[in-house]
Amino acid sequence: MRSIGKKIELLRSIAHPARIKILDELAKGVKCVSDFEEFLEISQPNVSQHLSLLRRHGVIDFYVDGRLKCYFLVDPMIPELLSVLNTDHASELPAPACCPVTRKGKYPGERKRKQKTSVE
Amino acid sequence: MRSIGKKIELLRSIAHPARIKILDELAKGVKCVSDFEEFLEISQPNVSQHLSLLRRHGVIDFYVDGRLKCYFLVDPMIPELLSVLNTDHASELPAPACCPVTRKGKYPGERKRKQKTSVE
DNA sequence: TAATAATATTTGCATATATTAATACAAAGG
DNA sequence: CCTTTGTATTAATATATGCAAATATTATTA
Repeated sequence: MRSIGKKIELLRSIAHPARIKILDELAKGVKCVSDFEEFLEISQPNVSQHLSLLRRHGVIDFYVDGRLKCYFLVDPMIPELLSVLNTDHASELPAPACCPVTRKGKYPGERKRKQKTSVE
Repeated sequence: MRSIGKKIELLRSIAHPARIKILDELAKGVKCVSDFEEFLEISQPNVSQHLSLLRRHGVIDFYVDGRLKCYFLVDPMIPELLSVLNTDHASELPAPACCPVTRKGKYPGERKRKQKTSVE
């Protein structure tokens, strides 16, 4: 399995509005730099910076085609992650039924669930 | 579907070694603060900070049980994301077969794929 | 070979995030 | 009440990230 460090590296690569849009596009197919420049509304150097970050982190790569650099996905986790992120989830997870506190022994006996007191 | 902003918020919440460990644990069941203190090797205040961040971002919540606060997952995307992250993916995605450049018209004619020249 | 097109790199600054230490608070239990 | 236990908040500082502007690089076309 991928190390914690690698997972964090991947997540941080994705966790940016420009980059997640880039990846959503690349999930559909190869694109070159100026393609992104058009539909993201950021400068060319900035597009390049994001692409180069994604490449440094092993998420994407490119091949050269004349003057163009054609970027594509290489990390097989990306399409799956994007697909989860793009899924509609109906509702919150159910709250835990009881109170399975793990610090055994210290606070024994019955513990009924109390009000979910706000702490703001 | 969740907005870009919300996706980024979620990803950034997850993208930290302590927090992803916290979430991996919570995916197994309810835990209180001092449970984390043990198996993460960070101070109690730091654990609290991470938990409170996750709560602010709507990823987890807690109920009070005597002296303890029992934390649990609320965002239904989390278990799925963790499961993808914890999956072994055999290999890289296949490189694109040809060169489907989208900037039509500007560079017409045949474009053969060139060497994937390293740019380090 | 000069000009242009496409992309990349560097630098500096602003903002955001992380870590640590000190302190505060709140609920139980005596 | 007074103490202990469990958790939270604040403040100070360090580190990382993001962006814009200027400049560089590389391949193609004239």
